[in-house]
Amino acid sequence: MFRVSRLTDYALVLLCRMADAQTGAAAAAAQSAQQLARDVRLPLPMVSKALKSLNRAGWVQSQRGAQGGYRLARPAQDISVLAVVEDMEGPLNLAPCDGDSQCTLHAHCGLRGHWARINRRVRRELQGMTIAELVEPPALAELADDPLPPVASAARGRSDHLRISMSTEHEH
Amino acid sequence: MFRVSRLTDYALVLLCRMADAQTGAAAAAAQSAQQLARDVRLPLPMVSKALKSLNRAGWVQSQRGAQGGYRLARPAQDISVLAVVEDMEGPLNLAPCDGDSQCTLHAHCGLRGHWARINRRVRRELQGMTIAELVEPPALAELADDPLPPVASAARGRSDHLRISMSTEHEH
DNA sequence: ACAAAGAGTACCTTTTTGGTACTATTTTGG
DNA sequence: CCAAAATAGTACCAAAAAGGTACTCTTTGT
Repeated sequence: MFRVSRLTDYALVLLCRMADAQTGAAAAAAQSAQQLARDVRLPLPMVSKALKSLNRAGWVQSQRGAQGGYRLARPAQDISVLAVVEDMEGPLNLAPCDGDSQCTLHAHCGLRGHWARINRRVRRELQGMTIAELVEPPALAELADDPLPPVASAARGRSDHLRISMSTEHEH
Repeated sequence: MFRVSRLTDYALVLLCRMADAQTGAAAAAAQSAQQLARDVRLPLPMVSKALKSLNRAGWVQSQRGAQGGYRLARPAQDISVLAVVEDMEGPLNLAPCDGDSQCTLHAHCGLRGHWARINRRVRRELQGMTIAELVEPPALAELADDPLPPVASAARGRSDHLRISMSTEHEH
């Protein structure tokens, strides 16, 4: 199944944590990677990796030395989930092929342009979601919005992994 | 990057091929895996795997023995991309965690309910796309629809893998 | 009976992922 | 000016997943 990598998830979690901390009183205080790792209970090396990437991409500012650490480089509502995901994993693409070599199949299959369409839609969804939204408790309306009608499965006998899971939880 | 697996892609390609072949004259003729593999230029064992899964899920019918093979079990417009993807890979979930164990983080991060929202949107997109649509040459309107405004990157220095690729091609 | 098909299972190899370790560099505080 | 605290960079390793192959069994039409 196509999933976001753990490191990407860590990055999002960290951004949420930083946004949460900085809406408080000490908005300018940098938070060390060590402290953040403790806060979110993740291994420090992973946290460092994620923060380094976020720094390179420009979403957080880093300060070295004693009393150093990281702080958000811009307001949380200006950081989209899409931006973080693409910074961490490269350009979003659901198709199993790259896009810049030649496809020996696109003469046979009709999938050529359609993956692009799917990608655009997914990208738009992720772009419309910001860190600021994530730290807010989700509105009830959003949690319940557009309930998908149950997928009509054609399976007759063994409907093993065909259960209609909504994949609602978020775990680590 | 979260991508659909190759086998899933193969399944889609094969369904397209079968749909294409069956819109022709011999609608009832079963196509052997070997022939299909030749048609789409994919390794036979992989093709067999994909077709077996599709059969179990009920999207194609199989017939053993001489003159046997596979045929679509239902009209192409009744087979959604979502259904195929979830049959091949399990329930769609972009979050890096499963959903049925306990998340030690959901107290800290605000991502708990939001992945579910994202998943629903993506699922809806894929559900609204059928094999029948895929075999039709993509409408120009669809290829060009909702062009996403260039993602504003915060990166200043090295914007390595931050290029705004649309991931348009489909290759093998 | 035989040959042509699918069904099932097991295995292997490569790539990706998740994670750790170590070293270098920068900066502040005493 | 030195030591401590922090980030930056690189290299490495192990586990898991993906991609692919091989082989055997069962079914079925001629």
